[in-house]
Amino acid sequence: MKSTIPDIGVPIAPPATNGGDREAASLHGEILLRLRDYVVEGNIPDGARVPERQLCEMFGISRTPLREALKVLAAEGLIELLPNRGARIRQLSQRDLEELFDVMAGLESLAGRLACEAITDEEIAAIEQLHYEMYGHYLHRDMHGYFQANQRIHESIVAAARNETLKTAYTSFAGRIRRVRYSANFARKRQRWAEAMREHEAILDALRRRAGSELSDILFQHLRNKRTAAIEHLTEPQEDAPASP
Amino acid sequence: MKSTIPDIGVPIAPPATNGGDREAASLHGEILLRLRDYVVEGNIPDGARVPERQLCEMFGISRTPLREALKVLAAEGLIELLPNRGARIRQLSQRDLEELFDVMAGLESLAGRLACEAITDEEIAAIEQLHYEMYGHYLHRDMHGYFQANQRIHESIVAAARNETLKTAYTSFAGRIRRVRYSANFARKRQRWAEAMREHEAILDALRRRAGSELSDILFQHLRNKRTAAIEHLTEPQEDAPASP
DNA sequence: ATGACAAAAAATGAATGCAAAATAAGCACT
DNA sequence: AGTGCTTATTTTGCATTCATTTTTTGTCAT
Repeated sequence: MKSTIPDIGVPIAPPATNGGDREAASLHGEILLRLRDYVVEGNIPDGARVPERQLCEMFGISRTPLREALKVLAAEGLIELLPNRGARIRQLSQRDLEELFDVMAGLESLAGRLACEAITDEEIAAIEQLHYEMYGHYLHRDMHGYFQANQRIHESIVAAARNETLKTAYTSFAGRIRRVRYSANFARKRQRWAEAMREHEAILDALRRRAGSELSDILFQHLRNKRTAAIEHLTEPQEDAPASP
Repeated sequence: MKSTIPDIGVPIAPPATNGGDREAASLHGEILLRLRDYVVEGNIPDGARVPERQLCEMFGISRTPLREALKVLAAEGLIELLPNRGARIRQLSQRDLEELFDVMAGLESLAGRLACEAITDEEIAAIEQLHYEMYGHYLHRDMHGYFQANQRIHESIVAAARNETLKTAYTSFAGRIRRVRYSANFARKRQRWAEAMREHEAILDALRRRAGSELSDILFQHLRNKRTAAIEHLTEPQEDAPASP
């Protein structure tokens, strides 16, 4: 019986650029970074089988370091390792996505709370800057610009929490849902978009007042609403966002 | 130059009991489970070097599956892999601990919020049961019993959140601080102990009312206070808890 | 004795080899 | 032609081997 799950094409990884060589002293370390990026960026279709042999040829290495990297990616939840049957890109069920969104919401909520304890006026000013930039994109119905500014605001809050452990976890979970995250934002209906802007006003306000507990609540609810939009988007066909106001 | 960091003794892992054989189809999988447990349980001193050769002999396997397990444990933050210099039990700085406690606080805070959405009356009743049990241990100054009941209450809340992703993350982070967690509880001064009991009253109350946002706040603050106690314990010598009332 | 240097021993990182399992191919049969 | 079985090929899991790097040990000089 032929599996309906597609296999990947031939060259999956960029040659050997090693973009900004981050922390790759060892071979398995570099492979880990490259393979993780490639998977997170969604270059391999969901559920696709990723045979060791093929990957080895792609990266030009032997199976040992590759297998080590695969084990780590599996532990991170990006791929699945079926006994004696190789690696597959992990396919997230709707429930998985709901859970991931909620955990992300919890982490950002925590980040907001912690940020209020440590954030500087300068950092708040920078976030205000991003906020108004984002508002501009909103007015111009520039989804891409809006999305990027939005992303940077949330990252700034996480950074202001001054907690590397939190940041690492946040990044890891974000990687898992990265594919849908983008489309989730695009899926926003105008109504929801306006709502999101209002929520961001409240976020900024609470942050200015360093109201940790309040900000925590607002952020959770904000992410919760995002989750709802994303799930709806994946379930039913969504209304297209207009290209211009 | 001889390192001051101690090496581990000889036999580190239980023969091959495979307690309740959880998910070990493959050899590296079983090694991963056994080694993780052993490390989490604190059987190897902090910062101790864990040479591959020795571990291989202990488990009676070759280096390949062991190295795969080590990579995963390193990704989980339990050990460190120094390039060309082997594996060590990761030594947590005070800052690391603070960060970990805060992340745990965030996760439990999230768990409380989610639990309020889904928890059944029966589950609440079970937690009440544990609560009174814990109160009994408190009255009898039974630290060990108190600690266990306390642990189970927090686990019950996480379970009631109905989020496997959250639960997995929670368990993983809990593993990292497990050594200190125990002594942190023992380190409680009587004043703090009474305070913790009052906080637990509030937790139960909010849970009964399904007041998610409120419970989220209380849980965060509760864990924050725990963190303070734990850090103090590690910094300065602590007052001993009396053995009997 | 103490310190520096050099050689030996051991440990790590990665590649290769081999047995078992899974997948695919071939073939008879209805 | 389609289905069920047998055989061949591929793939995976683990052990073993090889090349470097690190660590230890031993020797000599100060």
